[in-house]
Amino acid sequence: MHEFFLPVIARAVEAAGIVTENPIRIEQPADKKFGDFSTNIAFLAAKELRKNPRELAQQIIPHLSFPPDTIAKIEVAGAGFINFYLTPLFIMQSVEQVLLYTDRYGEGASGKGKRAIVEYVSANPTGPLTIGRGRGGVLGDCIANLFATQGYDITREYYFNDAGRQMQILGESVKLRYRELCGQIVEFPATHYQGDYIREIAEQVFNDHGAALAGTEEVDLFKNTAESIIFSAIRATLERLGIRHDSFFNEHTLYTPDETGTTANQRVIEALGEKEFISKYDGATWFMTTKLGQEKDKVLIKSTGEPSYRLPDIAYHLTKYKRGFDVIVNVFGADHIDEYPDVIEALKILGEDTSRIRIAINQFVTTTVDGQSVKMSTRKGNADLLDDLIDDVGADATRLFFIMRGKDSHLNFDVELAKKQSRENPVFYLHYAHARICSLLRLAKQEIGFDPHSDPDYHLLRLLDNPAEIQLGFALLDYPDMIKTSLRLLEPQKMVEYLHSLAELFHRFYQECPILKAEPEIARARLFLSLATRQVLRNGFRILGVSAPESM
RNA sequence: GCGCCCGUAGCUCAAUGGAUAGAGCAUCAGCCUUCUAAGCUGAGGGUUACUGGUUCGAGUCCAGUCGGGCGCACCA
Repeated sequence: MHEFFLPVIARAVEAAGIVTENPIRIEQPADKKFGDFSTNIAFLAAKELRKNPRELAQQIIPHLSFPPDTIAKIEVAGAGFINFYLTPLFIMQSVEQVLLYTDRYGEGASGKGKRAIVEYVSANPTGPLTIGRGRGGVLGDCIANLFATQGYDITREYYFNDAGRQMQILGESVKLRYRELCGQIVEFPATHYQGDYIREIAEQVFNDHGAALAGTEEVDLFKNTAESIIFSAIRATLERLGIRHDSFFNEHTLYTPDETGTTANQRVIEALGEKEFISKYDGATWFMTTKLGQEKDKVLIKSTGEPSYRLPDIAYHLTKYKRGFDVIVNVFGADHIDEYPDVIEALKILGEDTSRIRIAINQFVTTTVDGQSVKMSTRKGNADLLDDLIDDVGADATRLFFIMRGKDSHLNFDVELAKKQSRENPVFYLHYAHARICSLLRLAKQEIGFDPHSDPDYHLLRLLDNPAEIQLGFALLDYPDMIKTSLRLLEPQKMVEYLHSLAELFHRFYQECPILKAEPEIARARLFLSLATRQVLRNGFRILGVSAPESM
């Protein structure tokens, strides 16, 4: 709809002789009495030109030229808003688009020919996924889905490191538990991984090798076994939520020399060195962030000779440019908040276009059980596992609860609520609307032989003019703009809210307008409206990754 | 101490700088001889943490204060 209004308004502003730098924006007034759409361009131009906004609005209006039968009324309201009222005919006529485009309704072409990479989850294989990771995983997955709707060629990437110190400690942890199984008495340090899964992996090694490795100092076998078991567990958990990555990027490749004998990490040091942002002191190699106004330089290569995490991070992001991505999205939790500014700075220095990078940071998750807040903790054995949560509330509720709050809000995951098979649970409210429509359409086929495909006389929609019908139809037209808004803000929550309000409008329509009992043409028209609603619900559910049950 | 996020109805949360700050849950009052009542209609409930500032207009932007969360390693 924005695309419908913007050019007309732009032409009218120009025709009225108003020259303004301000972008024209369309908004939907909260209150329908101010119209279906409205623009504040007169305010913006008035400020710039030092004129009266109401007068400017009056000058613009005569030049607004819309196709016939689309706009019922245009008026100046308040101090200078221009409000537009659509005709019911235009709204219901537009709903036909939903039925024509079906699964592709809402898609756009702004990403056509562009490649986007969304990096999310990216947990190192040191343990099972926690609930906190789940939020980022679902957020990233939905964001990737949103990009895909606009025609982007999308790559979902998982970045991991199986060579660092944490992995070494993981191997050690398994080795110690293995030795316990061999009957040795071992001291298990607090710095090691405490979780029960370590014991399970040790048992696996013990089953395979017996006590033959009891004396070895080697940790690789323990580490590799652990990595393989943990990674497949992580992937299985993600799979349960419908999260599948296209690409797993191993940080280790950045440490591997290419044909010229240099590593990606080394090339970063060289390139930053050429820009005079590298300094060596205290036995380490530093990124001179003090030259950028920061308090301290940042270590890129430790005095041990190992790179710190920042160096491969920079090298990794350079690969995203080298691989030709037009849009680079990183999704991570609030604990990584300090990580990206240095990477961005380095990329800037190296001449990359950092405006291509979008960062989505999600705040932490607490779970509430019996009204008691339980704080998540990591690296201890007591971290809440994502798998347990999915067991408890199911994949749909897990996904929806993770994204039904803004990503900047601390999420309070009410486990009891998510489990409830009742009205308080928003998952059920959405599902119910869909199932109700399915049930209605089944009955329509049975009772009056309704088959939308054999006789697609969608134009019957134009017979509808009840306020409940018009409001529902209007909401359906809003869907494409809603996708764009969610994408622009990297915020799937907008979509959840939209679908909730759509479900609400449908229920009201269903309550107020008899469908099968109406006269035949009206009945068909209302069934088409229901069909269109189901289509938009489905399309939205697909973006959010929740199921669309046919019955409940 | 420094950086980022948050503070809105009893609870959980919305509100691209716009018009009378909205939903859900909870509470109260109605609606099933009629297509799924897992639904709908209505009511009550607010000094948007606080103090200033910016402007036609501030929950939103800026400064400061208070409160909560997360970071601030030659860990990732």
